[in-house]
Amino acid sequence: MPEFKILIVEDDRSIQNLISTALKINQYSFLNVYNGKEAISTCMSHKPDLLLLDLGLPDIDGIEVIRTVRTWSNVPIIVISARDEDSDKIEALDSGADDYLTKPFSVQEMLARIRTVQRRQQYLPSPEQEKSVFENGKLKIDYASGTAELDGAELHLTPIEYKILCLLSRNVGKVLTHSFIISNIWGNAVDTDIVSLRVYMTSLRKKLKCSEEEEPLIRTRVGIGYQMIRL
Amino acid sequence: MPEFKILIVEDDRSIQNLISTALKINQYSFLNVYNGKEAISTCMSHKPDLLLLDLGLPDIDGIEVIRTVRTWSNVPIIVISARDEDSDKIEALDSGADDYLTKPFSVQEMLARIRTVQRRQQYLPSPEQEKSVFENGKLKIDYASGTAELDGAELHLTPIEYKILCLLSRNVGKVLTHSFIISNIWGNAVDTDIVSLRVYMTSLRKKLKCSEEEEPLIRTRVGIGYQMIRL
DNA sequence: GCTTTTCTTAACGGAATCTTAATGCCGGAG
DNA sequence: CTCCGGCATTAAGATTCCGTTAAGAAAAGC
Repeated sequence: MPEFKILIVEDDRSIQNLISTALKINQYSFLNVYNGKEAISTCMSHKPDLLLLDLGLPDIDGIEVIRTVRTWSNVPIIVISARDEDSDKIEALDSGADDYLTKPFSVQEMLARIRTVQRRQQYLPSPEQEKSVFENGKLKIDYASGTAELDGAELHLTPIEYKILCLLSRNVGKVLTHSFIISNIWGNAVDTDIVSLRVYMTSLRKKLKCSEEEEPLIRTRVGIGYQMIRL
Repeated sequence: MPEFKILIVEDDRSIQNLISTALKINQYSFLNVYNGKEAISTCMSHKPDLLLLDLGLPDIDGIEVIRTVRTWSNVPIIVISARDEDSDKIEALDSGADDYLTKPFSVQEMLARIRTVQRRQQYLPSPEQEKSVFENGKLKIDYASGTAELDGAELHLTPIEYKILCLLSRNVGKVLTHSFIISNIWGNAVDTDIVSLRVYMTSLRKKLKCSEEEEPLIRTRVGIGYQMIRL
Protein backbone atom coordinates (compact mmCIF):
# COMPACT_ATOMS: atom_id res chain seq x y z
CA MET A 1 0.00 0.00 0.00
CA PRO A 2 1.35 3.41 -0.93
CA GLU A 3 0.69 5.91 1.77
CA PHE A 4 -2.48 6.56 3.64
CA LYS A 5 -3.20 10.26 4.10
CA ILE A 6 -5.53 11.36 6.84
CA LEU A 7 -7.04 14.81 7.17
CA ILE A 8 -7.81 15.82 10.75
CA VAL A 9 -10.49 18.48 11.08
CA GLU A 10 -10.56 19.63 14.70
CA ASP A 11 -10.47 23.05 16.31
CA ASP A 12 -9.75 21.87 19.84
CA ARG A 13 -5.95 21.85 19.96
CA SER A 14 -5.66 19.34 22.76
CA ILE A 15 -7.76 16.74 20.99
CA GLN A 16 -6.11 17.55 17.71
CA ASN A 17 -2.82 16.90 19.44
CA LEU A 18 -4.02 13.65 20.93
CA ILE A 19 -5.10 12.36 17.54
CA SER A 20 -1.96 13.55 15.78
CA THR A 21 0.24 11.83 18.30
CA ALA A 22 -1.60 8.57 17.97
CA LEU A 23 -1.41 8.71 14.20
CA LYS A 24 2.25 9.62 14.26
CA ILE A 25 3.08 6.68 16.49
CA ASN A 26 1.30 4.42 14.04
CA GLN A 27 3.11 5.95 11.12
CA TYR A 28 0.20 7.45 9.31
CA SER A 29 0.74 10.59 7.33
CA PHE A 30 -1.71 13.30 8.22
CA LEU A 31 -2.67 16.96 7.92
CA ASN A 32 -4.36 19.27 10.39
CA VAL A 33 -6.97 21.89 9.67
CA TYR A 34 -9.03 23.82 12.14
CA ASN A 35 -12.27 24.83 10.46
CA GLY A 36 -14.78 23.75 7.87
CA LYS A 37 -13.67 25.88 4.96
CA GLU A 38 -10.09 24.70 5.26
CA ALA A 39 -11.38 21.16 5.51
CA ILE A 40 -13.24 21.44 2.21
CA SER A 41 -10.43 23.15 0.31
CA THR A 42 -7.77 20.82 1.69
CA CYS A 43 -9.90 17.86 0.86
CA MET A 44 -10.10 19.15 -2.66
CA SER A 45 -6.43 19.89 -3.09
CA HIS A 46 -4.81 17.05 -1.18
CA LYS A 47 -7.30 14.26 -1.79
CA PRO A 48 -6.83 12.50 1.55
CA ASP A 49 -7.78 8.86 2.03
CA LEU A 50 -9.73 9.53 5.20
CA LEU A 51 -11.35 12.42 7.05
CA LEU A 52 -11.45 12.58 10.83
CA LEU A 53 -14.06 15.23 11.35
CA ASP A 54 -15.20 17.11 14.41
CA LEU A 55 -18.75 18.40 14.10
CA GLY A 56 -18.35 21.45 16.29
CA LEU A 57 -16.33 23.73 14.08
CA PRO A 58 -16.00 27.49 14.44
CA ASP A 59 -17.27 28.41 10.98
CA ILE A 60 -19.45 25.86 9.19
CA ASP A 61 -21.38 23.05 10.80
CA GLY A 62 -19.69 19.70 10.40
CA ILE A 63 -22.78 18.24 8.76
CA GLU A 64 -22.46 20.81 6.03
CA VAL A 65 -18.85 19.80 5.51
CA ILE A 66 -19.93 16.22 5.03
CA ARG A 67 -22.63 17.16 2.55
CA THR A 68 -20.32 19.39 0.58
CA VAL A 69 -17.53 16.85 0.34
CA ARG A 70 -20.03 14.17 -0.64
CA THR A 71 -21.10 16.10 -3.70
CA TRP A 72 -17.91 15.05 -5.40
CA SER A 73 -16.06 12.55 -3.24
CA ASN A 74 -16.65 9.22 -1.59
CA VAL A 75 -13.67 9.56 0.72
CA PRO A 76 -14.35 7.77 4.03
CA ILE A 77 -15.40 10.13 6.82
CA ILE A 78 -15.20 9.26 10.51
CA VAL A 79 -16.98 11.78 12.68
CA ILE A 80 -15.57 12.51 16.11
CA SER A 81 -18.01 14.59 18.07
CA ALA A 82 -19.00 15.62 21.55
CA ARG A 83 -22.68 15.40 20.63
CA ASP A 84 -23.97 12.01 21.64
CA GLU A 85 -27.64 12.39 20.82
CA ASP A 86 -29.06 9.73 18.54
CA SER A 87 -30.39 12.41 16.24
CA ASP A 88 -26.92 13.84 15.73
CA LYS A 89 -25.45 10.46 14.89
CA ILE A 90 -28.23 9.63 12.51
CA GLU A 91 -28.04 12.96 10.76
CA ALA A 92 -24.29 12.66 10.31
CA LEU A 93 -24.46 9.09 9.06
CA ASP A 94 -27.30 9.84 6.68
CA SER A 95 -25.47 12.88 5.41
CA GLY A 96 -22.65 10.66 4.27
CA ALA A 97 -20.44 9.88 7.25
CA ASP A 98 -19.09 6.35 7.49
CA ASP A 99 -18.64 6.15 11.23
CA TYR A 100 -19.33 8.15 14.37
CA LEU A 101 -17.26 8.29 17.54
CA THR A 102 -18.39 10.13 20.65
CA LYS A 103 -16.01 12.14 22.81
CA PRO A 104 -14.44 11.16 25.05
CA PHE A 105 -13.30 8.35 22.81
CA SER A 106 -10.74 5.62 23.02
CA VAL A 107 -7.73 6.27 20.87
CA GLN A 108 -7.27 2.55 20.40
CA GLU A 109 -10.82 2.20 19.16
CA MET A 110 -10.31 5.09 16.78
CA LEU A 111 -7.24 3.38 15.38
CA ALA A 112 -9.15 0.14 14.99
CA ARG A 113 -11.90 1.93 13.09
CA ILE A 114 -9.30 3.54 10.86
CA ARG A 115 -7.90 0.11 10.12
CA THR A 116 -11.40 -1.02 9.21
CA VAL A 117 -11.61 1.78 6.69
CA GLN A 118 -8.21 0.84 5.29
CA ARG A 119 -9.21 -2.77 4.96
CA ARG A 120 -12.32 -1.85 3.03
CA GLN A 121 -10.29 0.38 0.77
CA GLN A 122 -8.45 -2.67 -0.53
CA TYR A 123 -11.58 -4.11 -2.06
CA LEU A 124 -12.40 -0.96 -3.96
CA PRO A 125 -11.71 -1.34 -7.66
CA SER A 126 -9.75 1.66 -8.78
CA PRO A 127 -8.92 4.74 -6.82
CA GLU A 128 -11.31 6.69 -8.98
CA GLN A 129 -10.02 9.93 -10.23
CA GLU A 130 -12.29 12.15 -8.22
CA LYS A 131 -12.07 15.61 -9.59
CA SER A 132 -13.63 18.48 -7.78
CA VAL A 133 -14.43 20.29 -11.00
CA PHE A 134 -16.76 18.90 -13.60
CA GLU A 135 -16.90 20.12 -17.18
CA ASN A 136 -19.22 19.11 -19.97
CA GLY A 137 -19.75 21.35 -22.93
CA LYS A 138 -20.61 24.81 -21.70
CA LEU A 139 -21.41 23.55 -18.24
CA LYS A 140 -18.90 23.73 -15.45
CA ILE A 141 -19.46 22.68 -11.87
CA ASP A 142 -17.14 23.46 -8.99
CA TYR A 143 -18.17 20.93 -6.39
CA ALA A 144 -15.95 22.36 -3.68
CA SER A 145 -17.40 25.84 -3.80
CA GLY A 146 -20.83 24.53 -4.68
CA THR A 147 -21.22 26.65 -7.78
CA ALA A 148 -22.06 26.00 -11.40
CA GLU A 149 -21.55 28.13 -14.44
CA LEU A 150 -22.72 28.05 -18.01
CA ASP A 151 -20.49 29.58 -20.63
CA GLY A 152 -18.61 31.43 -17.91
CA ALA A 153 -21.70 32.97 -16.39
CA GLU A 154 -22.58 31.74 -12.95
CA LEU A 155 -25.86 29.91 -12.62
CA HIS A 156 -28.20 30.74 -9.82
CA LEU A 157 -29.47 27.35 -8.74
CA THR A 158 -31.59 26.43 -5.77
CA PRO A 159 -30.18 23.76 -3.44
CA ILE A 160 -32.34 21.03 -4.91
CA GLU A 161 -31.60 22.04 -8.47
CA TYR A 162 -27.91 21.97 -7.66
CA LYS A 163 -28.17 18.55 -6.06
CA ILE A 164 -29.93 17.14 -9.08
CA LEU A 165 -27.37 18.66 -11.40
CA CYS A 166 -24.55 17.15 -9.33
CA LEU A 167 -26.18 13.76 -9.32
CA LEU A 168 -26.61 13.81 -13.07
CA SER A 169 -23.10 15.10 -13.66
CA ARG A 170 -21.54 12.43 -11.48
CA ASN A 171 -23.27 9.88 -13.66
CA VAL A 172 -22.81 11.45 -17.07
CA GLY A 173 -24.09 9.24 -19.81
CA LYS A 174 -25.94 6.96 -17.46
CA VAL A 175 -29.70 6.81 -17.28
CA LEU A 176 -30.85 7.49 -13.75
CA THR A 177 -34.27 6.22 -12.77
CA HIS A 178 -36.82 8.46 -11.14
CA SER A 179 -36.70 6.51 -7.90
CA PHE A 180 -32.91 6.60 -7.83
CA ILE A 181 -32.85 10.35 -8.20
CA ILE A 182 -35.60 10.90 -5.67
CA SER A 183 -34.02 8.67 -3.04
CA ASN A 184 -30.69 10.37 -3.57
CA ILE A 185 -31.99 13.90 -3.34
CA TRP A 186 -34.62 13.60 -0.66
CA GLY A 187 -33.14 10.70 1.30
CA ASN A 188 -34.45 7.22 1.74
CA ALA A 189 -37.08 8.23 4.22
CA VAL A 190 -39.23 10.80 2.46
CA ASP A 191 -41.55 9.80 -0.32
CA THR A 192 -41.72 12.66 -2.72
CA ASP A 193 -43.72 12.47 -5.85
CA ILE A 194 -42.25 12.21 -9.29
CA VAL A 195 -44.27 15.27 -10.13
CA SER A 196 -42.02 17.44 -8.01
CA LEU A 197 -39.01 16.08 -9.80
CA ARG A 198 -40.53 17.10 -13.11
CA VAL A 199 -40.95 20.65 -11.92
CA TYR A 200 -37.30 20.81 -10.94
CA MET A 201 -36.21 19.36 -14.22
CA THR A 202 -38.13 22.06 -16.00
CA SER A 203 -36.51 24.88 -14.10
CA LEU A 204 -33.11 23.25 -14.34
CA ARG A 205 -33.45 22.89 -18.08
CA LYS A 206 -34.64 26.45 -18.38
CA LYS A 207 -31.52 27.67 -16.62
CA LEU A 208 -29.21 25.38 -18.57
CA LYS A 209 -30.55 26.26 -21.98
CA CYS A 210 -28.52 29.12 -23.36
CA SER A 211 -29.32 28.82 -27.03
CA GLU A 212 -31.65 26.83 -29.18
CA GLU A 213 -30.56 24.49 -31.91
CA GLU A 214 -28.38 22.71 -29.43
CA GLU A 215 -28.54 19.20 -28.22
CA PRO A 216 -30.20 19.39 -24.83
CA LEU A 217 -27.87 18.52 -21.98
CA ILE A 218 -30.49 16.59 -20.09
CA ARG A 219 -32.48 13.98 -21.92
CA THR A 220 -35.72 12.37 -20.82
CA ARG A 221 -35.94 8.60 -20.94
CA VAL A 222 -39.66 8.10 -21.04
CA GLY A 223 -40.86 5.64 -18.47
CA ILE A 224 -37.42 5.40 -16.89
CA GLY A 225 -35.82 8.63 -15.81
CA TYR A 226 -33.28 11.18 -16.95
CA GLN A 227 -29.79 11.25 -18.37
CA MET A 228 -27.10 13.86 -18.83
CA ILE A 229 -25.50 13.65 -22.24
CA ARG A 230 -21.74 13.69 -22.50
CA LEU A 231 -20.89 16.35 -25.04
CA MET B 1 -32.23 -1.74 -6.57
CA PRO B 2 -32.78 -5.45 -6.02
CA GLU B 3 -33.38 -6.54 -2.46
CA PHE B 4 -31.16 -6.18 0.52
CA LYS B 5 -30.94 -9.35 2.58
CA ILE B 6 -29.85 -9.15 6.19
CA LEU B 7 -28.83 -12.06 8.37
CA ILE B 8 -29.52 -11.55 12.07
CA VAL B 9 -27.35 -13.66 14.39
CA GLU B 10 -28.71 -13.33 17.91
CA ASP B 11 -29.64 -15.88 20.56
CA ASP B 12 -31.53 -13.51 22.82
CA ARG B 13 -35.07 -13.75 21.50
CA SER B 14 -36.21 -10.40 22.81
CA ILE B 15 -33.42 -8.52 21.08
CA GLN B 16 -33.80 -10.65 18.02
CA ASN B 17 -37.42 -9.67 18.00
CA LEU B 18 -36.64 -6.01 18.45
CA ILE B 19 -34.30 -6.02 15.47
CA SER B 20 -36.62 -8.06 13.29
CA THR B 21 -39.48 -5.71 13.93
CA ALA B 22 -37.41 -2.66 13.08
CA LEU B 23 -36.21 -4.26 9.86
CA LYS B 24 -39.67 -5.39 8.90
CA ILE B 25 -41.06 -1.90 9.32
CA ASN B 26 -38.35 -0.58 7.07
CA GLN B 27 -39.05 -3.26 4.50
CA TYR B 28 -35.76 -5.08 4.62
CA SER B 29 -35.77 -8.78 3.99
CA PHE B 30 -34.02 -10.72 6.71
CA LEU B 31 -33.30 -14.12 8.22
CA ASN B 32 -32.82 -15.16 11.82
CA VAL B 33 -30.34 -17.64 13.19
CA TYR B 34 -29.49 -18.31 16.79
CA ASN B 35 -25.93 -19.59 16.97
CA GLY B 36 -22.58 -19.38 15.29
CA LYS B 37 -22.68 -22.55 13.26
CA GLU B 38 -26.00 -21.65 11.72
CA ALA B 39 -24.64 -18.19 11.05
CA ILE B 40 -21.72 -19.52 9.06
CA SER B 41 -23.70 -22.06 7.07
CA THR B 42 -26.53 -19.65 6.35
CA CYS B 43 -24.04 -17.04 5.30
CA MET B 44 -22.62 -19.50 2.81
CA SER B 45 -25.91 -20.71 1.46
CA HIS B 46 -27.94 -17.50 1.36
CA LYS B 47 -25.23 -14.94 0.66
CA PRO B 48 -26.78 -12.09 2.65
CA ASP B 49 -25.82 -8.48 1.99
CA LEU B 50 -25.22 -7.72 5.65
CA LEU B 51 -24.61 -9.54 8.93
CA LEU B 52 -25.96 -8.24 12.22
CA LEU B 53 -23.92 -10.26 14.67
CA ASP B 54 -24.15 -10.70 18.40
CA LEU B 55 -20.84 -11.71 19.97
CA GLY B 56 -22.25 -13.74 22.85
CA LEU B 57 -23.46 -16.84 21.10
CA PRO B 58 -24.16 -20.19 22.76
CA ASP B 59 -21.77 -22.28 20.67
CA ILE B 60 -18.92 -20.41 18.95
CA ASP B 61 -17.57 -17.05 19.97
CA GLY B 62 -18.73 -14.25 17.68
CA ILE B 63 -15.15 -13.28 16.93
CA GLU B 64 -14.62 -16.74 15.49
CA VAL B 65 -17.67 -16.31 13.31
CA ILE B 66 -16.22 -13.10 11.91
CA ARG B 67 -12.86 -14.71 11.20
CA THR B 68 -14.44 -17.72 9.54
CA VAL B 69 -16.74 -15.70 7.34
CA ARG B 70 -13.87 -13.40 6.39
CA THR B 71 -11.90 -16.32 4.98
CA TRP B 72 -14.14 -16.30 1.96
CA SER B 73 -16.42 -13.27 2.08
CA ASN B 74 -16.27 -9.51 2.41
CA VAL B 75 -19.91 -9.17 3.36
CA PRO B 76 -20.37 -6.20 5.70
CA ILE B 77 -20.62 -7.18 9.38
CA ILE B 78 -22.11 -4.99 12.07
CA VAL B 79 -21.46 -6.31 15.55
CA ILE B 80 -24.11 -5.80 18.20
CA SER B 81 -22.72 -6.75 21.57
CA ALA B 82 -23.18 -6.29 25.30
CA ARG B 83 -19.43 -6.15 25.83
CA ASP B 84 -18.33 -2.55 25.83
CA GLU B 85 -14.67 -2.94 26.64
CA ASP B 86 -12.32 -1.26 24.22
CA SER B 87 -10.44 -4.50 23.81
CA ASP B 88 -13.57 -6.28 22.64
CA LYS B 89 -14.38 -3.62 20.09
CA ILE B 90 -10.84 -3.56 18.80
CA GLU B 91 -10.63 -7.30 18.52
CA ALA B 92 -13.92 -7.47 16.64
CA LEU B 93 -13.03 -4.66 14.26
CA ASP B 94 -9.57 -6.04 13.61
CA SER B 95 -11.02 -9.47 13.01
CA GLY B 96 -13.01 -8.08 10.15
CA ALA B 97 -16.11 -6.40 11.54
CA ASP B 98 -17.18 -3.18 9.87
CA ASP B 99 -18.96 -1.59 12.78
CA TYR B 100 -19.65 -2.15 16.45
CA LEU B 101 -22.75 -1.23 18.42
CA THR B 102 -22.98 -1.65 22.16
CA LYS B 103 -26.12 -2.86 23.92
CA PRO B 104 -28.34 -1.21 24.81
CA PHE B 105 -28.35 0.42 21.43
CA SER B 106 -30.63 2.80 19.60
CA VAL B 107 -32.64 1.11 16.90
CA GLN B 108 -32.62 4.30 14.88
CA GLU B 109 -28.86 4.44 15.02
CA MET B 110 -28.66 0.83 13.92
CA LEU B 111 -30.86 1.63 10.95
CA ALA B 112 -28.71 4.61 10.07
CA ARG B 113 -25.58 2.47 10.16
CA ILE B 114 -27.29 -0.08 7.95
CA ARG B 115 -28.06 2.67 5.48
CA THR B 116 -24.41 3.64 5.57
CA VAL B 117 -23.49 0.12 4.58
CA GLN B 118 -26.05 0.20 1.79
CA ARG B 119 -24.74 3.48 0.48
CA ARG B 120 -21.20 2.14 0.34
CA GLN B 121 -22.48 -0.91 -1.49
CA GLN B 122 -23.53 1.28 -4.40
CA TYR B 123 -19.97 2.21 -5.21
CA LEU B 124 -18.73 -1.35 -5.22
CA PRO B 125 -18.59 -3.23 -8.48
CA SER B 126 -21.44 -5.69 -8.58
CA PRO B 127 -21.02 -8.94 -10.45
CA GLU B 128 -23.41 -7.83 -13.14
CA GLN B 129 -21.79 -4.46 -13.47
CA GLU B 130 -18.51 -5.99 -14.51
CA LYS B 131 -19.85 -7.43 -17.73
CA SER B 132 -22.18 -4.56 -18.33
CA VAL B 133 -21.59 -4.24 -22.05
CA PHE B 134 -23.02 -6.64 -24.58
CA GLU B 135 -21.88 -6.73 -28.18
CA ASN B 136 -23.19 -8.76 -31.07
CA GLY B 137 -22.51 -7.72 -34.61
CA LYS B 138 -23.53 -4.10 -35.00
CA LEU B 139 -25.56 -4.17 -31.81
CA LYS B 140 -24.15 -2.89 -28.56
CA ILE B 141 -25.98 -2.72 -25.26
CA ASP B 142 -24.69 -0.90 -22.22
CA TYR B 143 -26.66 -2.39 -19.39
CA ALA B 144 -25.20 0.02 -16.86
CA SER B 145 -26.27 3.15 -18.65
CA GLY B 146 -29.41 1.52 -19.97
CA THR B 147 -28.70 2.35 -23.59
CA ALA B 148 -28.36 0.44 -26.82
CA GLU B 149 -26.72 1.42 -30.06
CA LEU B 150 -26.58 0.06 -33.57
CA ASP B 151 -23.52 0.76 -35.63
CA GLY B 152 -22.57 3.55 -33.26
CA ALA B 153 -25.92 5.31 -33.52
CA GLU B 154 -27.99 5.30 -30.39
CA LEU B 155 -31.25 3.43 -30.56
CA HIS B 156 -34.39 5.01 -29.23
CA LEU B 157 -36.18 2.15 -27.58
CA THR B 158 -39.27 2.17 -25.43
CA PRO B 159 -38.98 0.55 -21.99
CA ILE B 160 -40.62 -2.66 -23.15
CA GLU B 161 -38.58 -2.86 -26.31
CA TYR B 162 -35.44 -2.39 -24.28
CA LYS B 163 -36.46 -5.06 -21.81
CA ILE B 164 -37.13 -7.55 -24.58
CA LEU B 165 -33.83 -6.76 -26.23
CA CYS B 166 -32.00 -7.25 -22.93
CA LEU B 167 -33.75 -10.53 -22.31
CA LEU B 168 -32.82 -11.84 -25.72
CA SER B 169 -29.25 -10.59 -25.48
CA ARG B 170 -28.70 -12.18 -22.10
CA ASN B 171 -29.71 -15.45 -23.69
CA VAL B 172 -27.98 -15.16 -27.05
CA GLY B 173 -28.36 -18.26 -29.12
CA LYS B 174 -31.04 -19.70 -26.91
CA VAL B 175 -34.62 -20.04 -28.03
CA LEU B 176 -36.96 -18.27 -25.65
CA THR B 177 -40.58 -19.36 -25.58
CA HIS B 178 -43.41 -16.88 -25.86
CA SER B 179 -44.58 -17.55 -22.35
CA PHE B 180 -41.07 -17.18 -20.97
CA ILE B 181 -40.63 -13.80 -22.57
CA ILE B 182 -44.07 -12.59 -21.57
CA SER B 183 -43.69 -13.64 -17.94
CA ASN B 184 -40.27 -12.02 -17.79
CA ILE B 185 -41.35 -8.73 -19.26
CA TRP B 186 -44.78 -8.26 -17.78
CA GLY B 187 -44.42 -10.36 -14.65
CA ASN B 188 -46.33 -13.48 -13.83
CA ALA B 189 -49.39 -11.59 -12.70
CA VAL B 190 -50.49 -9.86 -15.85
CA ASP B 191 -51.87 -11.90 -18.70
CA THR B 192 -50.73 -10.25 -21.85
CA ASP B 193 -51.48 -11.67 -25.20
CA ILE B 194 -48.90 -13.13 -27.51
CA VAL B 195 -50.24 -10.71 -30.07
CA SER B 196 -48.81 -7.78 -28.17
CA LEU B 197 -45.45 -9.46 -28.13
CA ARG B 198 -45.57 -9.77 -31.89
CA VAL B 199 -46.18 -6.06 -32.22
CA TYR B 200 -43.15 -5.30 -30.11
CA MET B 201 -41.02 -7.72 -32.04
CA THR B 202 -41.98 -5.92 -35.19
CA SER B 203 -40.99 -2.51 -33.92
CA LEU B 204 -37.84 -3.90 -32.37
CA ARG B 205 -36.84 -5.53 -35.61
CA LYS B 206 -37.63 -2.36 -37.50
CA LYS B 207 -35.28 -0.41 -35.28
CA LEU B 208 -32.58 -3.06 -35.40
CA LYS B 209 -32.57 -3.48 -39.14
CA CYS B 210 -30.06 -1.11 -40.69
CA SER B 211 -29.61 -2.74 -44.07
CA GLU B 212 -31.13 -5.54 -46.07
CA GLU B 213 -29.22 -8.55 -47.28
CA GLU B 214 -28.21 -9.22 -43.73
CA GLU B 215 -28.94 -12.09 -41.50
CA PRO B 216 -31.70 -10.90 -39.18
CA LEU B 217 -30.58 -10.57 -35.58
CA ILE B 218 -33.79 -11.96 -34.20
CA ARG B 219 -35.14 -15.16 -35.61
CA THR B 220 -38.68 -16.50 -35.23
CA ARG B 221 -39.06 -20.09 -34.13
CA VAL B 222 -42.50 -20.94 -35.38
CA GLY B 223 -44.74 -22.35 -32.71
CA ILE B 224 -42.13 -21.80 -30.02
CA GLY B 225 -40.78 -18.31 -29.61
CA TYR B 226 -37.85 -16.11 -30.56
CA GLN B 227 -34.08 -16.29 -30.57
CA MET B 228 -31.26 -13.82 -30.92
CA ILE B 229 -28.57 -15.09 -33.29
CA ARG B 230 -24.96 -14.87 -32.24
CA LEU B 231 -23.15 -13.17 -35.08
C1' DG C 1 -42.22 41.10 11.40
C1' DC C 2 -41.80 41.54 6.62
C1' DT C 3 -39.92 40.49 2.13
C1' DT C 4 -37.80 37.32 -0.83
C1' DT C 5 -36.66 32.95 -2.23
C1' DT C 6 -37.60 28.26 -2.53
C1' DC C 7 -40.47 24.19 -2.22
C1' DT C 8 -44.57 21.70 -3.12
C1' DT C 9 -48.95 20.68 -5.17
C1' DA C 10 -52.57 20.87 -8.63
C1' DA C 11 -54.17 21.32 -13.30
C1' DC C 12 -53.99 20.74 -18.22
C1' DG C 13 -52.38 20.15 -23.00
C1' DG C 14 -49.63 17.40 -25.57
C1' DA C 15 -46.49 13.66 -26.57
C1' DA C 16 -44.96 9.00 -26.20
C1' DT C 17 -46.26 4.52 -25.41
C1' DC C 18 -49.19 0.46 -24.90
C1' DT C 19 -52.78 -2.33 -26.44
C1' DT C 20 -56.17 -4.05 -29.46
C1' DA C 21 -58.09 -5.00 -33.85
C1' DA C 22 -57.93 -5.68 -38.75
C1' DT C 23 -55.52 -7.24 -42.75
C1' DG C 24 -52.37 -9.83 -45.57
C1' DC C 25 -48.63 -13.21 -46.02
C1' DC C 26 -46.70 -17.80 -45.97
C1' DG C 27 -46.42 -22.76 -45.65
C1' DG C 28 -48.47 -27.11 -44.70
C1' DA C 29 -52.49 -30.29 -44.69
C1' DG C 30 -56.36 -32.00 -46.74
C1' DC D 1 -56.27 -25.78 -55.27
C1' DT D 2 -58.23 -24.32 -51.02
C1' DC D 3 -58.41 -23.93 -46.19
C1' DC D 4 -56.29 -22.85 -41.95
C1' DG D 5 -53.03 -21.80 -38.29
C1' DG D 6 -49.25 -19.07 -37.00
C1' DC D 7 -47.06 -14.90 -38.03
C1' DA D 8 -45.88 -9.86 -39.49
C1' DT D 9 -47.46 -5.51 -40.23
C1' DT D 10 -50.09 -1.43 -39.95
C1' DA D 11 -53.30 1.71 -38.11
C1' DA D 12 -55.93 3.68 -34.50
C1' DG D 13 -57.86 4.21 -29.96
C1' DA D 14 -56.77 4.14 -25.04
C1' DT D 15 -53.72 4.98 -21.61
C1' DT D 16 -49.91 6.50 -19.37
C1' DC D 17 -46.28 9.71 -19.02
C1' DC D 18 -44.22 14.42 -19.44
C1' DG D 19 -43.53 19.44 -19.49
C1' DT D 20 -45.18 23.59 -18.24
C1' DT D 21 -47.53 27.10 -15.70
C1' DA D 22 -49.48 29.09 -11.75
C1' DA D 23 -50.46 29.58 -7.02
C1' DG D 24 -50.20 28.64 -2.22
C1' DA D 25 -47.11 26.98 1.66
C1' DA D 26 -42.85 26.95 3.82
C1' DA D 27 -38.35 28.57 4.71
C1' DA D 28 -34.72 31.84 4.65
C1' DG D 29 -32.88 36.33 4.87
C1' DC D 30 -33.18 41.00 6.39
